[in-house]
Amino acid sequence: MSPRRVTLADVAKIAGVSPTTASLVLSGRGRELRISQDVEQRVLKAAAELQYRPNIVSVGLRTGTTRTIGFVSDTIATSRLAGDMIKGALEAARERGFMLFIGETEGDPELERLLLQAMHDRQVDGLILAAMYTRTIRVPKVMGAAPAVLLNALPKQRSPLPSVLPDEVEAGRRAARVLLDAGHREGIHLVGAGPGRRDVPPGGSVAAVERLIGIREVLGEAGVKVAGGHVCADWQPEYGLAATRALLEGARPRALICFNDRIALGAYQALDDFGLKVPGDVSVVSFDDHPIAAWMRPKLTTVALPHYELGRKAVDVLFAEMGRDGDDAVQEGAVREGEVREGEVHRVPMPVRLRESVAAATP
Amino acid sequence: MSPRRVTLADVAKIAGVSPTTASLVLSGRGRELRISQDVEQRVLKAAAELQYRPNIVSVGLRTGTTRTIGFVSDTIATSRLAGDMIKGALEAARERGFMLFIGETEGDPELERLLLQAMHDRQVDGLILAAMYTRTIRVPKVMGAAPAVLLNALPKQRSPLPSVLPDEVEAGRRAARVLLDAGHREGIHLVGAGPGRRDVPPGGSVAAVERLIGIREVLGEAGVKVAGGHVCADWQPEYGLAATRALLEGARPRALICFNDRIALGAYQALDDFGLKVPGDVSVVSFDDHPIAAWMRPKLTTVALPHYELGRKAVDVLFAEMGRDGDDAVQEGAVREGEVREGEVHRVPMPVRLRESVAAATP
DNA sequence: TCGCATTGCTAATCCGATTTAGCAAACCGA
DNA sequence: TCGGTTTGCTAAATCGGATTAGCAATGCGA
Repeated sequence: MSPRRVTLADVAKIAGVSPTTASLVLSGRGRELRISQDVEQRVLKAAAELQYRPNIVSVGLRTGTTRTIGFVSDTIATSRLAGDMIKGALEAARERGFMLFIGETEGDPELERLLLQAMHDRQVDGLILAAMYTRTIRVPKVMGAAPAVLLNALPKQRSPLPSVLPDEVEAGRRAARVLLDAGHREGIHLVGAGPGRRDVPPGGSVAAVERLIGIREVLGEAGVKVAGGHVCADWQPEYGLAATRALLEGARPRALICFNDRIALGAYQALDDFGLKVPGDVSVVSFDDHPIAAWMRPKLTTVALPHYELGRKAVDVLFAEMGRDGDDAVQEGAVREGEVREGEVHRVPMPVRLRESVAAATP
Repeated sequence: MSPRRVTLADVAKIAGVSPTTASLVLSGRGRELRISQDVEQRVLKAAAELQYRPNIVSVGLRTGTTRTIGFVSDTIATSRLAGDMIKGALEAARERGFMLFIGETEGDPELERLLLQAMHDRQVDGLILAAMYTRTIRVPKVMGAAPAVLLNALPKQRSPLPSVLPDEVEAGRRAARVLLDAGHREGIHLVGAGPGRRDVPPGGSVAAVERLIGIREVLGEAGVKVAGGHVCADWQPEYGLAATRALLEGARPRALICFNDRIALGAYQALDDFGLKVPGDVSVVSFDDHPIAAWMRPKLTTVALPHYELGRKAVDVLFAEMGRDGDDAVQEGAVREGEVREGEVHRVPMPVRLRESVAAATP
């Protein structure tokens, strides 16, 4: 059926040279090893004629490099978030001639181990371990066999792995600035977390903690006092609805900072129930840029999770990591024996999507 | 840094046997080739102690099989549709110990060729070529080097490749039956396509044509006449809104069959504008089960695209295809010389998601 | 004309498994 | 006791390249 692959030996035979010579020419080392122009041309011509393509499996066996990266995430099907992350990683990898193995653990550590094993068995050159929602994860021991990067996750224990994360603190600052820029200084309520530094949902949500820090920092510096805050146990629309209802029974907010778009969806409904218009009566700013944000009426102004960029960045960092492999930790200098090097943390900016849910404050 | 991989040779040495024997035992062929119990146990024990894992790259070189399949789609980041498809494929593959290479062409034929090449270079055992929206595609020549399956796509030219598609005709029937079962026989309007068999949007949407066939078939058999139909050039909310508005200016529908959920979203808005309640005044049934469907109020009853199942099925079909490789087309009997075998078309059922947008007809 | 570089290419080995061919020892019947 | 089986294992080839070591031919100075 399929006509046997063209091999280097075929090219060599057609060109009338040894496989060694053909290999040398095709790997570009012909010049430095003084292969004559004539021979070089013959090999190149033969390779082109036969449409020769090196067998990466073979190269992988010999050189140990398969031009392949493993991408393991806890889940990829939930919303399109993961899709964008993978897309970013895919493109960045492809630009360097690398392919991606995709794996999904569904949060099962055993499955995770199996997947990492399977990838290791296939000699991946590097690994990306990704979480769909920013959180701390336990780094499996299997890692460390190859260069690796944590994506959207921080190591639970001290680990030398670098990580790539959205810049949530700065996102908090930006959300707050959106309101300040529109002139809001009174009646700003937080929905999802706050108002105090410690008022975050249980479960140690990285996003909650960091967004809150950024928000409080900017509002504090501007001398603006947060009018109120409501922690939501779960960041789902129904909780946003309930929290906003409760809020509206005791106050007349002028602006809401919702901690994510699903909460904002619930808040919209509560505002509607109370006959309040967005953004005329109440401005709303939120986080994530969940697909729903652009569907809502009025369209929601939100600080976007840069999934695509996160994926790209992870690959960039991974390549840097792969480059550093030969020159082992020794020359890292400051790192002492037995001390675990701390992985660098890379923050990817979260852009503001200005839409229709914020209006200028009426004095 | 990383302690060199454990190889078969290591296991053999520890067990005190030759690599050949170790290989025989570990591949399960020890029995038939009369390896003694004693030796078998020693090898097994050594392998377990060393945590030996065969290097798949090496096996790939020797046997030509890499336990890997390539999944190439036009885009994966748009909505979570693709995510589910990949998830299904991923799980089905993993169950057989296979991994997936993911690639994305963004509709660029050159990129597609490059990706298929790259996968071929890595000796994938099979390929899945997927489209995000059901359509006909031109099958690149590069295919055919390995067993392959079309997913959510039909070949533009005659091709021996099997394809896996959602059963849209039956979906059309089901949507119509949802309304019939609720007692609707009057005032049923179609939004997106229809009412005539030929009234479909330009671009040759497979879904439009087939859904319409199913709808017309069931309504026709029940002796129910379609009250009206509106083709939408693009199946987006704004088109659904416009079409439904136009409809409402001249008629009082009792039920709407929207050709997808985004159209239904627009229709909801138009109905609201005219002061009509869903489902009290007008029942709505739709297609796709886009994530938005569960967010809409009232929740939308829709016939779901079974992305996850499509992904799984594609892998199943691919494995069947891979199984048939040795026994070439010859014994297919009826296929004559030079005649291209037609690929089988597999239809995956589309389940109805009964939610809140359909009410019993009031006589 | 000899010795030594330099030029230009190739033979041989290796990566880590699978697979084919085959060998030594034990056994068996005549 | 000898030829032929059977038993139980191993040497060697193979997959398709990369890499190391080395070889023949030419050039050049002394």
